Amino acid sequence: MVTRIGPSPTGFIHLGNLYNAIIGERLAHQSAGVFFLRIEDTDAKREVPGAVDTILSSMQFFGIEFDEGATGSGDNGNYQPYRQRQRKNIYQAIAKHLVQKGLAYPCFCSEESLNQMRETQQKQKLDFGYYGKWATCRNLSLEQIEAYLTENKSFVLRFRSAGNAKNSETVFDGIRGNLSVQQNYQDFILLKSDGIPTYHFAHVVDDHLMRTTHVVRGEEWLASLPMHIETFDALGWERPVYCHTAQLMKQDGESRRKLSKRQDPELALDYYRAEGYLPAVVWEYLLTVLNSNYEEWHLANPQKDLDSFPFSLEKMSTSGALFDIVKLNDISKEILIKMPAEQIYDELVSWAQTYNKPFAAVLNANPAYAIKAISIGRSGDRPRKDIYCHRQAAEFFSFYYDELFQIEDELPQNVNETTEKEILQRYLQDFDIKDSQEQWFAKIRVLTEELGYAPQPKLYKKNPEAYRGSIVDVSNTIRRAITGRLNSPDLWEICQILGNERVRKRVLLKINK
RNA sequence: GGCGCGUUGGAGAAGCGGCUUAACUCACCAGCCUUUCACGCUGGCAUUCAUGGGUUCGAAUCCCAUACGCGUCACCA
Repeated sequence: MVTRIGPSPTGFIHLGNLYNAIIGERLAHQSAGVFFLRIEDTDAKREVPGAVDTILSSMQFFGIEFDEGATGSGDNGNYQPYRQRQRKNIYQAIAKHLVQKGLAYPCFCSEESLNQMRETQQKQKLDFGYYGKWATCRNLSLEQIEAYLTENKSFVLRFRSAGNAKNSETVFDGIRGNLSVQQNYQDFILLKSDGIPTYHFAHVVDDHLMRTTHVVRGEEWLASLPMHIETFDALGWERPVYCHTAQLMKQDGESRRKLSKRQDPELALDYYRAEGYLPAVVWEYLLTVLNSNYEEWHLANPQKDLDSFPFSLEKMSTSGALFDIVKLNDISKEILIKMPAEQIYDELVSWAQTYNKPFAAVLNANPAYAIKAISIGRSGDRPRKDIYCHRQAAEFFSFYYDELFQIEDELPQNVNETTEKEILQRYLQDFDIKDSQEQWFAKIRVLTEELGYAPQPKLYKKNPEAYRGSIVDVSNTIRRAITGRLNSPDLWEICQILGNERVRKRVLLKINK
């Protein structure tokens, strides 16, 4: 199979781009085919400088590898160039051929007259567009055309459609199966007045010339499919297999809608880089959405690489999936927990260097300390799955550093500020950094009972009247004083890492507050 | 408004006419484990597949209609 992606260099590259890229990449490379990158820059107005680099670096970041196409240093492959504006002559040559065959004609209609036409059509509840009697330039005589041309009037080149709205045909879609498609009857634009093709024409020409076998694109293109197939047929070219993917959606109150650039930061691929998600996480999440049997396969083959999963078009859903960041986070936790602490440290540092400088500084100041801190609770059969992205990890590990430490959570249920002081005073009094974990905890248990708290949560649950609270409240009060939170890895280990002085300082701080 | 696509639990979904008392994963809830929070384990979570008809001995699965959602109708892609 030969597949491709054709992003526009608008500076914004999103999840949908990656989504389709993964499909194309899998399809091509699973079949020992070719996957290439074409830059669809036919709309110069929307082009943003440096956007091609953004596309390249995003795709590279997510491990999408192209066999041919645009690269940072020119184009690479058999069907160059891969940037549409540079292919102007090719489109024009094909267009000329269509004109000669009577399948295309120049149209001199002005923007105003087209707008007027649309208004009338709307009023009369007719189909919009340039067709039938509305296609006023369709039957211009050669003399008229010549006259306009000598006047230097600007024009576009339109396709002369032979289709009829009443006819429809069945087209096979790689994802959706047989589709019933209404025939195209619109004389749509092939070449814009600047001589650059529209998407519709560029797609047909390029994908034919570049030997694309499978066109993977979003379902928003379904509506223009009739134009594309009519163009392929008119040119006598073989149609590719179209694969129209479903859109990623987002729950918005009662209804769901397409992910939107303005409202949903998670649409942008940059978001995942900035948040510090590993590329493999996004890949894997997208794969679960694309082929939901991936999860089962992964469970059955935990040691196998993503690439050996047999991806299939037939397994793809035709309805738009809701984007689920919670699920993505879960996948991320699973991946991160399998990673050695040293590697997490490296990833964290390289992320923090651009996205969280203060954290990078603190990390770099003492790598051994950071790795020890990261390591707590990660070993053994039942490791903690605390972190899912670098941004969150930076927050999670912040209490190990005095310059970042702060109290975040409220006091536990059965503790007020007075009892907090009581607990902490007793804790500090008994605290000895040299205590073993057992000794350390035995002291907490004694303290708990002396202050009228239940030494076991069960006891308190059974008889809440008899106690002020349970050991849960006591240990969480201590935990909060030292880590700022009610949820942390093992407290004793944390104390060992922080050291006697800092533990005492933090506890004292709460006592004297 | 025309045309097209879609509709299985809170989410992703499996299912493709009898093996389904609708799989699996996430979420949620409960219990257990645990000094705590987590992690882990066990169990619960759709008598029902948008609704209404029909075909059939038998339907989530096939057909028709309705409803709802989404997309599209640019010299944007």
